[in-house]
This record gives sequence, C-alpha cells and structure tokens, in this order.
Amino acid sequence: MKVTRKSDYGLRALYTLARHYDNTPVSIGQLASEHRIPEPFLEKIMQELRDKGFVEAAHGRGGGYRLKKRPAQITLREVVRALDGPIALVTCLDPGLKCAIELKCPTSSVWEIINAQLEEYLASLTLEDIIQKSQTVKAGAG
Amino acid sequence: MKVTRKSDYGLRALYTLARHYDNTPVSIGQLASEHRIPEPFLEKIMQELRDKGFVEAAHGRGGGYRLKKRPAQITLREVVRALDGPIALVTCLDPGLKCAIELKCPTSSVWEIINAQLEEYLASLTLEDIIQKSQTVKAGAG
DNA sequence: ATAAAAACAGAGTATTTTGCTCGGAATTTA
DNA sequence: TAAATTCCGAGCAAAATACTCTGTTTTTAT
Repeated sequence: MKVTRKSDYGLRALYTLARHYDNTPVSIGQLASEHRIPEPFLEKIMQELRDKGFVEAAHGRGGGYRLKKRPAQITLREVVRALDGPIALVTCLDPGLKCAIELKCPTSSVWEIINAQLEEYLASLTLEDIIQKSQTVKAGAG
Repeated sequence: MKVTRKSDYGLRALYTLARHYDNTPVSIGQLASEHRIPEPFLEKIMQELRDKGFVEAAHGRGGGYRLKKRPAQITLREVVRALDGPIALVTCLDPGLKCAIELKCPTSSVWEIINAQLEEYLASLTLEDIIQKSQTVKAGAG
C-alpha cells in the first residue's frame, strides 16, 4: 500500500466521530477544521465511508455524520482497505498485477510476510484502542 | 514508504550478484534479462547502487557489476533506503514533512510503531538470508 | 590500431497516483 | 422560505513513478 492522506484523514475524522458516539452528528466543516483537512476533500472521503457502511449522514441544518458501528468494531485495517484499497506494500503484491515478472522471485516471500504482519497489526487495532491510547498519552504526558 | 519497483529490481539484481559473489562480474544485460527488468532502467539503478557503495563496476568487454560487500553484510533495509529513500509508510512520517497538520494526531503513535516494526524486520534480513530461503524453497517444494 | 562490449552521464518523458477542486442539485430544519 | 447541510459527477494540478534517449568513455579482444 502506503497509507495515503485519504486513509489518514478518514481515520482522524472517524476518531472524532468515535468520541461523539451516540451524540449529535458532526458536520464536515467541524471535522475539517478540527483536523485541518481541506473541506471538499473530506466531503468525498466521508461519502466513501458512508457507502462502505462506516458512517451515516444526517442531511440539512444541524446535520453531519455519525458512526454506524461501535468504535470497538472498526479496525484500522478495514478503514485503510476501504479508502486505499487492498494493502500491498510492494507493487508486486497488488492483486490483479500479481507479479507478472517472475513466477516466484527470490524476494516475494519476504514481502508476503511483511505485508501479512502489517495487515495483522492494523487488524488488531480498533478505533476504541486509538481513543484509549490518546487518553493515556494525555494523562501520562507532562 | 512503499517499496517501489526501483528497490524491487535493485534487490533482485543484488540477489543475483550475491550468488555470483567472488566470481566474474555480471552485466546489466544479463541481470535485466534474468529478471525481465527494462535494461536502461536497471542501468540507472545499478549506477545508484554503485554510488552508494553496494557494488563496483568493471568497464569494457566482459565487464559488469560485482558485489562490494559480503551478502551477509547487506540488509534489505539498507538497499531499500538507498533506492527509495527513508522508509515512511505514511506521508506524515516523512522526515521533512513531519506532520505539519497536527502536533500530535491521534493515529501518529500507531504509524510510528508500524513503521519501526517494518524497518526492524527489513534490517534483520540480509542478502545471505534471501539466498538461504530461496534454496530451502527449491529443495523443499515438490 | 580498431572494433566491439560494456559501463557512464545527464537530460528528458510518459504514465499513474495522489490530493485535491468546482458547480450545482437535493434534503432537512428553523 | 432561507439557511445549513449533504449529495453527486466531473474534472484538474502536482507529484511520484517508471521509465527512455543520446551520446561518451573505458576496457578488452583481435
């Protein structure tokens, strides 16, 4: 892969929504200014997250976005996959390209292992965890 | 980061050189055809690897490239760094960009950990290891 | 000497990906 | 009915990636 701005921004927005979980929706304007994300870009990202089932939108005045799942049920892996597509650290791991060069190149097993580790770690972390962590940091830091 | 074709190709070429270690130099033509890498592109990559001290060139007829270090002394991390620059899985980890958006965003610690794991793993693997692995695979596969 | 086989060097280019923008329509609420 | 908001489709600019091109220099074989 490479985690692009899209995933980065998307995760930050979801983080904020997770902290507002069960409360009033948060508008794109609020999310964008909180994280300094270009508004029209974030709009697109939120629409994608909505299409993929992570959030739901409330139209009109006072509207915005709300999480549709519980923070503990959203893993970073899902979000990154939804926004940046399949995780492929190396081009040759990209499904659809599938290493057209050599049937089994000497380094492929290395990339496969690394990629699997990466996915595993991302899958092990939920939005809930991120919230926990950021609170710990705030509490612990001097 | 993202490991680009450049690192990918470079590593494959180094792998072949590692198997020829202490023998006659291998020409770009040979390396390129063995791994189906566009020749002029590989030429550039080899020049870079030479500048960075991984290989040395022999000019003229019968010439080519030879490893300058022992295979066990070349880690994947070094090679990737030499060809693709500093390893930064996420844009915000790129030194020089240094997350201009938020001083400490909620996800930064996650990326830092993942990136460190990645670097550590790449640093733990040498060309020697790759050769071992590929031989094991060949011997074991049926 | 000369020709062939290589690497060298610097510039340039095409394609893809990334990171956005724009304009107007539809929806909801005060 | 006006304001606040999302929706939608299209499009665009910059950067990164993946190369190419042209001509030069060095070395070796004949």
